[in-house]
Amino acid sequence: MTTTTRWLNEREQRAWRLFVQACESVFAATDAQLIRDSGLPHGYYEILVHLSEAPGRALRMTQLATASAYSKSRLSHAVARLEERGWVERRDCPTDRRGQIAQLTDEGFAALAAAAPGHVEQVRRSLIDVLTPEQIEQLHEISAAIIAAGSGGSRACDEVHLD
Amino acid sequence: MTTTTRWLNEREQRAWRLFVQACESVFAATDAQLIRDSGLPHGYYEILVHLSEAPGRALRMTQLATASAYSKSRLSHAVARLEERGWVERRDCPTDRRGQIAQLTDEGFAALAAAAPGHVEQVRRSLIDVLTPEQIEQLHEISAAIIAAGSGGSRACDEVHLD
DNA sequence: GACAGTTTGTTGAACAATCAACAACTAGCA
DNA sequence: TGCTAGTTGTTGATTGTTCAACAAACTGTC
Repeated sequence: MTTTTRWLNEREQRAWRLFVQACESVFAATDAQLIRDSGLPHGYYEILVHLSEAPGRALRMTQLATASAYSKSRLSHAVARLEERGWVERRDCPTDRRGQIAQLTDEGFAALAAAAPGHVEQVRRSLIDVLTPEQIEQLHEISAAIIAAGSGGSRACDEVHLD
Repeated sequence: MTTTTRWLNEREQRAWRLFVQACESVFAATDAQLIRDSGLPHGYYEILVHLSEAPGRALRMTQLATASAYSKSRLSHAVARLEERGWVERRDCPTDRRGQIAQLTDEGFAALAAAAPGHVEQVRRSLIDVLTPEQIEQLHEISAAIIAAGSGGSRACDEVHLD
């Protein structure tokens, strides 16, 4: 069981810590702005965004869950909340009797439209306007590399034997 | 009141969405690894890390809250959970009768020591080993710029070790 | 000492996320 | 038809976070 852990060197550790801190900073700011200005938690905002971009402003639950990176359960609870507020409505799916279709209401669209400008401004303040165009390009490629690694290598843990 | 919103152009929007997705990917993977391997939510891991590095493996609640970027309430609930698991103990502060001191137990230290190598490995898989040394340097500077921009209106920074 | 103001930490309620279990339905196949 | 397997979406329980309210203790001033 004498496993040699490849600890992070100083440069790596600093990058990791700063990255974590930067993410916290950005998301704390954007979440706070959304809640403050429109009572929308960030995840709910994304749900409304995806609905607003769908044809007919409606999506089946599973599609919406995939688009928003939500579990079915989480989405079900979330849509229940949004329905209580009158921003989303559930309908039966005509082609599959198991299916439910989430439809953005006019009120929901209005809430989204009201929230969007402030959200974009906050994203600018927290991230975009803080970086040079070159850095934005770098961040784009770094993010793509991270995502590519995450989608393929998530099960690698099981194959790692430490000895 | 009708100021024209500076919407994101296509390049900026792609960078923002990819960044969000990359962060979700990294933190979902590291959180999942911690919970799977040691039952530790990420925030709790950080609490134990800070305690482990404090003199006597003990800190007053307020200091611990500051170090972990936790609110007092959140920390109070969290320490209550950790106490139930036997990883932390509360003591009265000898110099201030309002005070409570959170002390890491031997079991808590053992749990932390068991969790650390897997955590580091996951950070490598999700982030460090995915990027070139040059990209790590870029990410470092990007993160620093983000933090510098955000620190104007946000809270004090924390120190993270044992990553 | 008395007293106003602040700090410390806890509590309970409300909200959010996760997980396992479940019913309802569809699809494939004999 | 009848059977098995997989999909869809919901529910309830558990855990974690936030918020407002609170009691206890400290500080500084008179």
